[in-house]
Amino acid sequence: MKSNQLKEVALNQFALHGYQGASLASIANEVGIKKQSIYAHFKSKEELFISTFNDSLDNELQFIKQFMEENHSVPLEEVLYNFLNEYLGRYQKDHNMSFFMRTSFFPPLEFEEQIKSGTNTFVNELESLFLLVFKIRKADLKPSIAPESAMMSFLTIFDGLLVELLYGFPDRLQKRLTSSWNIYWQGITE
Amino acid sequence: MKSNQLKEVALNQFALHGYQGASLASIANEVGIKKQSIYAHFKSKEELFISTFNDSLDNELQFIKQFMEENHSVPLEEVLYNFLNEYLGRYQKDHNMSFFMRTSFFPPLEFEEQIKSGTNTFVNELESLFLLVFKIRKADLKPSIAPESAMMSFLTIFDGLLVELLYGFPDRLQKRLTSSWNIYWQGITE
DNA sequence: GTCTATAGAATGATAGAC
DNA sequence: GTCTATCATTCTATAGAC
Repeated sequence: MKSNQLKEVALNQFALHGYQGASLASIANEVGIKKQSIYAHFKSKEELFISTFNDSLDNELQFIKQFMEENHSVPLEEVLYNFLNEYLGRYQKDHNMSFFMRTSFFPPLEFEEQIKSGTNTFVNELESLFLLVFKIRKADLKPSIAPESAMMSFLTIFDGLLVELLYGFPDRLQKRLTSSWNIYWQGITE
Repeated sequence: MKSNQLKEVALNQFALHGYQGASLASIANEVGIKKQSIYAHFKSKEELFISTFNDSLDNELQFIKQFMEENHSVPLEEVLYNFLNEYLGRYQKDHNMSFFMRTSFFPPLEFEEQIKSGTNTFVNELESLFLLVFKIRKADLKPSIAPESAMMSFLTIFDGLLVELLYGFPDRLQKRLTSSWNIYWQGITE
């Protein structure tokens, strides 16, 4: 379907140039059609953008849910460390994370409410999934560490590594991952 | 000076709408002049943007350097916790952080090299200042925690809190700050 | 240093033929 | 569903009067 192809190309260009920076002409060009033909699939640039964002959100949600299913019975240390590694590893493969972060961090003001709502869906899902992870494995935590606290702290580190990912220095990212993980794990267990 | 006023307004609009999303007409309008008059101060939109970014970088550097001077002889726990609180508190006061983050995280591709270089100056300065903080107070750390590791982990949490700041939910930010700090401190000391 | 006038290109979008 | 033709608007930028 061509509308999927359009959304795929739009995702890339919005990720690279932002909403205002990406033009319909350029998107159409990459797909191999004229910009006017886009209107046979989407009634406006806004609709294309929102539709792309919704797909992107689904994509992110689908990843974390599938990850949780696959790591259902894995020890705490592995679940957490695998998550960081696998999530960060996705960044290179396609532009979905990049687009989602850009849009969530700095939404075009016209769509602020809609985007914030989508971002919240994602963050809430992340929080409740990891809260469950920590609750189930509560025995591994120090008695003084509440599951909610362990979850919040973990997701803060996760976000911090995303920022480092954007800066684009793999060596520094690796150091931050190793150090953060090491200290975090000592903080919640030993 | 009008050019400073222009940069101030440009900073705000670039922070809110991004480089492509902010127009010279809108900036000039907020200053109270015609868009053509901007060219008496800056030879292009690019120059206005770069000049604004350089000011913004100076501003961020100046803050961290001044903070370090003021917290020169403060105990480790206070230096770190104060830094998080004071830095995060700046976000509401003006748009400098917002502009700097937006530009550093997602630079317009035309200026990618220049922006990355500026961002690196900032990150390197942050890293070396905090490395010193930890080295001087090495006695407070567990023997197994290297100062560099403590610094990297701390800055990851810092970045993670910046992301939460962008999402704009103060309650959640507070929970993340408290949990992260608590676990981090246990990880490096107890 | 600010203005008017204007250029030239690009933008998102519509109408209608095929 | 894609095309050509076209529109109205906006954009950055320049020239020249005051």
